[in-house]
Amino acid sequence: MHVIVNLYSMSVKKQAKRQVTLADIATLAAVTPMTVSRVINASGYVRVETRERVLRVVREMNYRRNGLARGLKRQRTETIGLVIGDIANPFSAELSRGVREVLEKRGYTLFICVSEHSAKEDVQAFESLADHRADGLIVATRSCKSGDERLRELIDSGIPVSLIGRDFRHPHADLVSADNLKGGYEATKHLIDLGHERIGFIGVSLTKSLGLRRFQGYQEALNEHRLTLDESLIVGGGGSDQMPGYSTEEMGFAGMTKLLRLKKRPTAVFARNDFTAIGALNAIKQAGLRIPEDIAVAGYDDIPLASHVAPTLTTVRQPTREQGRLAARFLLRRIEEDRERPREEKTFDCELIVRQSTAPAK
Amino acid sequence: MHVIVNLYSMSVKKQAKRQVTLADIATLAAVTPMTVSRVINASGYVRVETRERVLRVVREMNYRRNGLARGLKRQRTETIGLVIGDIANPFSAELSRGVREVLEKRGYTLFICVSEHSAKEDVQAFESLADHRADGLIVATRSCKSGDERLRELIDSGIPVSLIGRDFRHPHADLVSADNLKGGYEATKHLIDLGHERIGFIGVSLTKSLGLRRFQGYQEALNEHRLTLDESLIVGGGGSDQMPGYSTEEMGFAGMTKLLRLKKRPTAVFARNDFTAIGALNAIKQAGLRIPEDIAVAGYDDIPLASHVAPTLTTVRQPTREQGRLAARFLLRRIEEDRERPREEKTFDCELIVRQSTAPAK
DNA sequence: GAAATTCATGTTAGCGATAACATACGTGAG
DNA sequence: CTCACGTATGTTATCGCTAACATGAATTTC
Repeated sequence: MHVIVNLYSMSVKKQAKRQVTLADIATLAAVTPMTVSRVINASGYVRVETRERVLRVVREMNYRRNGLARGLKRQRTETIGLVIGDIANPFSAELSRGVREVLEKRGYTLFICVSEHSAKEDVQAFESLADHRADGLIVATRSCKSGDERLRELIDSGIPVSLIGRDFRHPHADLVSADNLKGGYEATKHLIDLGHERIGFIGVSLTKSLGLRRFQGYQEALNEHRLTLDESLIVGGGGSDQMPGYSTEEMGFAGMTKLLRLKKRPTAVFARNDFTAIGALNAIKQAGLRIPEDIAVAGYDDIPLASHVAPTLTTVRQPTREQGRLAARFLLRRIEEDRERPREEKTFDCELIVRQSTAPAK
Repeated sequence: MHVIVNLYSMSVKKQAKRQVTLADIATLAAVTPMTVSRVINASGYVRVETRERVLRVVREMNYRRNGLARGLKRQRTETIGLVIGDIANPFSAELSRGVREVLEKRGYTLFICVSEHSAKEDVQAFESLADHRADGLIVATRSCKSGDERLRELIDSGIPVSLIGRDFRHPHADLVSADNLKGGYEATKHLIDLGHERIGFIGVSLTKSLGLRRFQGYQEALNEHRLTLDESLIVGGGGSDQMPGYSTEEMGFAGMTKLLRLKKRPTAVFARNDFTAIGALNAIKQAGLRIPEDIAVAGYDDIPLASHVAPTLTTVRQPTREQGRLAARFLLRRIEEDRERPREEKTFDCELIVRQSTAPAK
C-alpha cells in the first residue's frame, strides 16, 4: 500500500573495504578475541609475551577498534556533544576550549555541532548527537521553542545535559551562565555616570529578541536613573532568522549609521557585542566624528580584538572559559556519579572593562 | 603477570536508564522489529494502518533509533568529520559552512573536531573520528609530521579523506586549496608597484614555518623585483607549538612594534592574516604614525572585519566557502561512487582586494 | 483458473565488541 | 597432599539494528 524505496542505497557503487576486526587480530596472534580485547583495553590479566605478540599484530595490521560495536555493547561511547550557534564567535571558541580542557583529561572526545542560529538545525544537532549515543550534551545555543521542546524530551529520556547561558530550565539539566543582566546594567550605568542621557542600543529588535538579558540590564539602568527609553535609539537585530554571526559588524555599522541620521542623535551607544560595537566605531569614524568625544561606545564580551582597535573598546567581560569548564564538570558528574541529581545552577559575575571608547559627555 | 585494572568503570555509580528499542516498539505495536525498522526508515512495504500504529507508539515512547547499532549493521553512519585547527578563525567558520551546505542536502551529519593547532590533538581527532566510523574525513589543519603519518595510514586502510589547504598528498585523498603562493605574490607585488622597497612580513619565524605559501609568494615577488630579503624585516610567528589562534592580533601588534623600533623601518608590511594585520594597524596608530601615508599594510583572508576597520584593509580573498563545498563534494563522490578513484586536485585563485590601508610610498 | 506479480509481513543471522562466567594451571598455605 | 587463591586464558550470550531470504495473501495476467 505504501511503497517507499530507499533510492540512496542504490547509488552506492563500491563497498568500503572490510576493516580489520578483533577476530582477525585474534586469529593472527593465535588467541581469542577476548584476549585481544583485554590487551587493547588494558584490562584483566594478560601474559607479557602474549600482550606483546598481540600488540605487534595490532600494529602490523593497523587495527582500529570499532567504536560502534564497542559503544553498543558497553552502552557508553565516551563522547560528548557540544552544540553552539556560531562557530566564528570568539565566545564559542573560548567556551569550547574550556569544555575540552576538562573532557580531555577524563578521556572523553568532544564533537561539535553548529546550528548557525537556526532553530531547525538546533533540533537536528540534538537529534544527531542523541542518535549517535553521545554520553552527554552541552548546549550553548540560544533558546527557541522547538529546541527547548526537543531538549526536554531528550533530558526526560535520560540523556545528561549541561546548558550554557540558555534560557531554559529542567529539573535534571545543569545550568551555567553569566549575569548578563547585571553586565548590561553596569555598562549602561557607566555611561549614565559619565553624564550621558541619550544612550542608544544596537543589536536588538523591539519586536523580537527582547529576551536578551544584557538589553534588559540596559533598560533597568535607564529606568533606575529616570531616563526614558527612546525607541528610536534602539536599532538593529532585524532581518531573518538566518543571520550568520559574522555579519554583526555589518549590523553595528548599519545600526550606527541609522542612529547618526537622527535629528537628536545619542551621545553614547551600547552594542550587543564587541563585533557590533566595532562596526559602530567604524560608522562613527566614517561620519567624521570622534570617539569618545562626540559619541561614546561600549561593547560586550571583551573579545581579543577589543583591546586592539582604535580607540580601545570599553566592554563587559564574562568568564567564558570558566563557563565551559564548569559546564563540562557538571556534565561529567551527572554522567559518572548520579544521573538523577537535582539541577545545579551557577551564574558567573561579569566585569566592566573601561577603555578609551567611553568618556564623559560634553 | 600484568594486572591492569580499569579504574574508570568502578567510578560509574548509576547506570543510564535503558533506552527504548525497536523491539519495545514492536511489542507495543504488535508487529516484528523488522516492520518497525521499515517504518522508521521508510523502506519496503508497510500497510498505512500499520505504519500509523507504529508511528504512534514511536512518538508515545519518544523512541530514538540507536545509531551505533544501525551503523554497525549497515557499515555506514552517514556522518562526516571535519578537523580544523582553530575554531575562532573566520576562515574555519566559512569553510564549515560550505561543507555543511553540501552535506546537509545529502543527509549527512557533520561533527567538528578542533585540534587547537597541536600535532597531538590533530592525530587524536583523526583517531576519534575513525574509531567512531565516520564515513569520511575532511581535514583542514596545517600539515605536521605525526598527523601526516597517521593520515596516510587511515587513508591506506580505506577511509575516504578530503584535504583542504593541507600540504600533504596521497593517491587516494582529494585536495582542495587556494593558490596562496600567488596570493602572497600579488599582495607583495602590489606593494612593490606602489613604490615600496622595504617591505616587512609579520607572522612567520625564519626557523620554522617556512612552508607557509603566502610567505613564499612574498619572497618570490621580492626576488623577481631584485629586492633583497632583509631578515630583520621578518618578524613574529615565534613562541610555542601551542599558540592559540586568537592571539594573532597580539602577534601582529608585537611584531609591528618590533619593526617600528628598527633604525631603518619598513614603509610597508604584509601580514600573514587579517587579524595579524589589524594588530599591526593598531601598533602603528599607537606609535602616532599614519596608515597608509607612513606605513602601508596588507593582510590576508578578507575576514568580514577587514572592511570594517579604519582604515579599511587591503587584503587577499580566497574563495573559502567554495573550498568547503568542493571538499565535501569530492568526499561524497569518493564515498558513494568510487572509493579507489585517483586523487583529484583543485586550486582556487585568490583575489587581491585593494582598500585604504595601502598607498604609494612617499 | 493456474501462474506470475505485487503487497505485507515474518524469520534468521550477524555487524564487532565485551561482560560475565567458566576453565585450567601454577603456587604457597596449612 | 589438598585447598585456596592468583594468573591466564577461553566460551557464551548479548548490545540494537537491518540485509537477505522466506512466507503467505491479494491481485493481476494470459
